[in-house]
Amino acid sequence: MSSDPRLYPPRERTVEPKRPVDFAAELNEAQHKAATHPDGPLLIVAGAGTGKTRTLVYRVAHLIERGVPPQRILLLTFTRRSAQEMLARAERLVGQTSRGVHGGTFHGTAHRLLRRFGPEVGLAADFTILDQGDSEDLMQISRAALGLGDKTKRFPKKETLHHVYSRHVNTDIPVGAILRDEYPRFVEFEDDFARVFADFTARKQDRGLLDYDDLLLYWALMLEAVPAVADKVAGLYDHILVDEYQDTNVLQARILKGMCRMHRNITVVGDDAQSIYAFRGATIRNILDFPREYHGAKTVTLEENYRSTQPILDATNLLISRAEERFSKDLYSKRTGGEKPWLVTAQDENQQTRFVVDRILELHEEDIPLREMAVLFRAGYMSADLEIELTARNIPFDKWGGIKFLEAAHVKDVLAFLRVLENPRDEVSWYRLLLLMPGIGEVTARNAVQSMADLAWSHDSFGRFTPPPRAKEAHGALVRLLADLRTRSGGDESRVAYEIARVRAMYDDILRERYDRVDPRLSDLDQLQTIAGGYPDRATFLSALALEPPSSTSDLGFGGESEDDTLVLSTAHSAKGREWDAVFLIWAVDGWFPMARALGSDDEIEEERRLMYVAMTRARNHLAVSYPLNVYDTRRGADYSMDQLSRFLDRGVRRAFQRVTLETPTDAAIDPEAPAKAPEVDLKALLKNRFAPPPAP
DNA sequence: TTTTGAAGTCTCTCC
DNA sequence: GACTTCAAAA
Repeated sequence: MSSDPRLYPPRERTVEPKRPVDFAAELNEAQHKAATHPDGPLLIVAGAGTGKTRTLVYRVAHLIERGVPPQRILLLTFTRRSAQEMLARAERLVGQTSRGVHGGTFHGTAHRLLRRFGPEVGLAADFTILDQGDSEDLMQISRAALGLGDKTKRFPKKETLHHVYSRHVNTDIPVGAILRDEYPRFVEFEDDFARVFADFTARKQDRGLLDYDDLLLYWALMLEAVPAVADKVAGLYDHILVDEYQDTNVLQARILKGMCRMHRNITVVGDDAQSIYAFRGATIRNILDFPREYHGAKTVTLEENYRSTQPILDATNLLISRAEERFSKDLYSKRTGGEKPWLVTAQDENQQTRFVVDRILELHEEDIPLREMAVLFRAGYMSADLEIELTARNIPFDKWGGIKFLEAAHVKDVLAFLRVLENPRDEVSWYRLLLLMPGIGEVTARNAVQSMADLAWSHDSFGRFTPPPRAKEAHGALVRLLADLRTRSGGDESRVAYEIARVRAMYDDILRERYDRVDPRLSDLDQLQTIAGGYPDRATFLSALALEPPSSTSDLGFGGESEDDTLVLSTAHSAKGREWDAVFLIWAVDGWFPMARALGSDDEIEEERRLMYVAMTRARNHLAVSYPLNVYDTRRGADYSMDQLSRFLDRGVRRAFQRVTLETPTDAAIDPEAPAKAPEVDLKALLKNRFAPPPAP
């Protein structure tokens, strides 16, 4: 390992030089130590709000100032959003040079490297990416091909198969052990699991398909199995920085090991108290064992919190103090003012909603912009009532996390057309596509796919398939459409948008036939077309959709003029790494947060606790946690039931809160016989909206 | 073999 | 309440 800064020639200052960064003055002592750490492994243990991002940004700046060429720095983050944000901040420090820094998610980076080096390790050049749903569908195809489809009713369904497979790949835990641990009832099928997985794997290779796990897996394999390629890939970067290290898994740790084989210049930042992705294989061990894994690693701990007021920290410190095994940190703040966070008891969901909206407007009156406020919850569907109310009261909001859009059947349908054009061996998409066609069912679809495979997926192989009479028309139309799109160029603006338009000429009728709620679905497709217009070509578009799904409803680009001042609604997971002046955490009900299905093991409960910790530590000045006492629960026979406050807010933790109990609900809410309350109408809003475009769905 | 309608199944987090 | 699976009809 070399720590000689002269390794790199002095940087050419082609860009207007910024002021030299005064690292000592702009960072506290611990941050400074981390940012200016010389070469070699570095672990930054950074509590919530301690300036983790800031430190990482300054470290990037420092490396560049030291003369490391920006393009030889790799910054791995958890979301695309945080990569962009960090690079933008780095640019403000050291100027445009920082644009050369490579930043992105593990999966995004893997994709980029595999497009470049994949062929050298035997990967198809035109590979396409399967999202989770696609992988599950392919798993189903494998299962059926092995005759495990219907013979045994008890055989696990495709989601379970995929989950086990994915866990195995990401954690290196043997399949048998996973089954014993998570699915004891399926232990007897261990051999069948292995057979399905073998077929699944072979099928993907054959068809040029990569799922999310494969992206990481092939990256690791390039580094571990093919020395010549490994040298090239690892040789691309001299410094690797990893954000949110607590949420990486064993496979990602292997990748990092391989990427650092020549220099060991690795910086990882994380907070074990915020580890919330065990469900997808992340292990807290990566961060706990980092000092052992990388001998001589320097550890820096950031403990001063700059985000939250002390009363909020008191509450969150108490909350997390109940957790086991962690790097001990005591977060403190010099922001001693501020009031205790609120713990709000609402009588029912509706009252909780009204409280949140009223309080938001109140804070807004106090000059807190909407974009400085967020409402957080455990799962996407929990904001439904709130969304209705916000829409009714004309408060603009963005919802993060619920990536329903790309998972919607009709969107996947349209994409399937594009995907078979892109990769004619994409069995999953062919299958989906064929089943859409009138007169073609499972058997015909399987035959068609088989016959195409027999003809080595040549372009005319679908045309040469002889369909049964009733499917003749649909077959012919599809053959013509695909052939046409393959050969002819057309469309003025975007090629992809044009292709979607052509596909829709055929598909929209099918949609009307097969689905209800046609209008919103059609407008989804309009949006898809708009998004497509922004991409240069089909391959880029499809990969981007899989790797960087639009993360909020506003990213979908409807309407045009997006509101500047917009409230954020977000799942606790998607809120990670962000902060707001005021944060509302709703549905702090046991069984909702923690979710009932996460109560299976202590580990899962602990993860839920950390998740709540993440949610509450997003707040700078105002924090309100609310829960409704009575929940209208359809599962328990359409009746109101009394609910309990989340177990994480025990007696001790509650002492850090001030209690707010809302008055009893209106009679209408209790008595079904009572006449419905007249809807509250916001005349001003109505007038304002009179000529405005219709609100987003 | 495909289609259709009805019963049945779960509900999450995300690249 | 939305989507899948199952059984019966075309």
